[in-house]
Amino acid sequence: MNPQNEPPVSGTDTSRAAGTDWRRAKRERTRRLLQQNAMRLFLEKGFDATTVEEIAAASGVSHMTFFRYFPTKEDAALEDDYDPMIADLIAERPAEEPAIDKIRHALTHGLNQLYDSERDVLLARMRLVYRTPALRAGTGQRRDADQRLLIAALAPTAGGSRGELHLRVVVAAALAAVTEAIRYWAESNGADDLRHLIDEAFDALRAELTYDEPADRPSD
Amino acid sequence: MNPQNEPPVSGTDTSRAAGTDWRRAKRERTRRLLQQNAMRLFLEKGFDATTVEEIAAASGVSHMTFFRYFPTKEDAALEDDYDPMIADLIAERPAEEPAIDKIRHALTHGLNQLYDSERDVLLARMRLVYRTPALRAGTGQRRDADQRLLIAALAPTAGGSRGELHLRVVVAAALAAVTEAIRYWAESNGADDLRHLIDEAFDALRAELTYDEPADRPSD
DNA sequence: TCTAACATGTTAGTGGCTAACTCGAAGGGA
DNA sequence: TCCCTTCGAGTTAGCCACTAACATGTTAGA
Repeated sequence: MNPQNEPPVSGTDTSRAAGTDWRRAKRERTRRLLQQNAMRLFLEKGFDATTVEEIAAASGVSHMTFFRYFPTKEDAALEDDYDPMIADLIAERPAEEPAIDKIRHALTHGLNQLYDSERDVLLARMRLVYRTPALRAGTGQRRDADQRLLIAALAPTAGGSRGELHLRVVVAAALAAVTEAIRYWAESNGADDLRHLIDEAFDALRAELTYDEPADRPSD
Repeated sequence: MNPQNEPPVSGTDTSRAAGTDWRRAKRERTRRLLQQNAMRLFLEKGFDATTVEEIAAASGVSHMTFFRYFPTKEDAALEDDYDPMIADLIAERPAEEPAIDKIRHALTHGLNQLYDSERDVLLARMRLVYRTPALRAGTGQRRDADQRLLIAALAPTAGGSRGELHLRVVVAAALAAVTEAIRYWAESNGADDLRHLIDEAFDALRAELTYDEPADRPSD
């Protein structure tokens, strides 16, 4: 019936996993299929106008199967797999580097590796997110998860001396800078290079806080 | 039937609004009633376990009326009226003060005026928010609104010289600091003074970014 | 071949939220 | 005083995200 469901009759072709976990391979295939169809429909008709039933039907499964792969409809538009990469990149930074620079350089580094291949799809997704209120709300939850991830990655080297609140604030501010850069990028339809905007965002933060106040800011 | 629906028969008692807008007074009364019942039920039974029907019934109206006052169930738990006050306080700061200090001092100032009277209700609300995923998501939208408000309040004095992105980043970072302070406060069940935590959060941000150490920015 | 594990489907809900329509009361002018 | 507009609120019906309970077929391993 469904041509992809056959067990590994010949076994040796593209399956990088032997024996027991061709199931996992199929799961991943189904997951990708659902996500691709979801994104395609979201971009075609808008997020709200697309029902889970449609996504499931386009993927040849029932809507229950969709929810077994994605806890909410939002997740099908928001999930990505960058997180472990970022954690690794943070661990590679020199231990004595300030936390905010660790984050900055790790992100810049990771983005450099992805930019050529994923710029367009990332831009399309972000434009969708920023034009869809329901997805904007979802990004909040993801930011919480990212924050926890970064805190966990930074805690071993930066944790002791400064307090918990300190670390949380720094991570949250760094994420805020990145988020604003991405949003700016999406709103200007990718006109600038995202990496440059992220640099600008972090520079802005530093400039604002190292500005030693007195004087007068000459108004334009 | 409903004792509050009578027209102003005697007119002169508590109604501070004359003539045509006793309707507005009634609207506000209904709104407050709904919000109070909502908060009470949320705290008693949890946000998810409380249905809009229950809130409406407890307030003596139909669920449609609830949605005429609050666009979503989340809004009944999240709405407050601090925003205009913050905008005013920002406008009162000296024009040459850096944006982030404007925000910091305006917030500290405003909080000082509310702290004695509203600390407990604010704490209860925040504890509810941080234990309810659906409400956490809602805070993202509110933060967007707050960010826009602050940008609008700051743009006249800080707008021209630096870029739009700069201002957005600074405001987002400041809101991140405040948010982390509030969350920390709620998680520790109000053990510390919130105003002190907010000061600590802003200090952490400044300390992290004024930490000089040029060193090497490793390229690759 | 028997059985446990597992992916998927079916069905029947709950509940947030919306739309179309109606009702009734307030208010203003004739 | 009567009419007529306005507006808050109710009723009803429905859509859709999401869940729970149960059934079914298929693979994995003994």
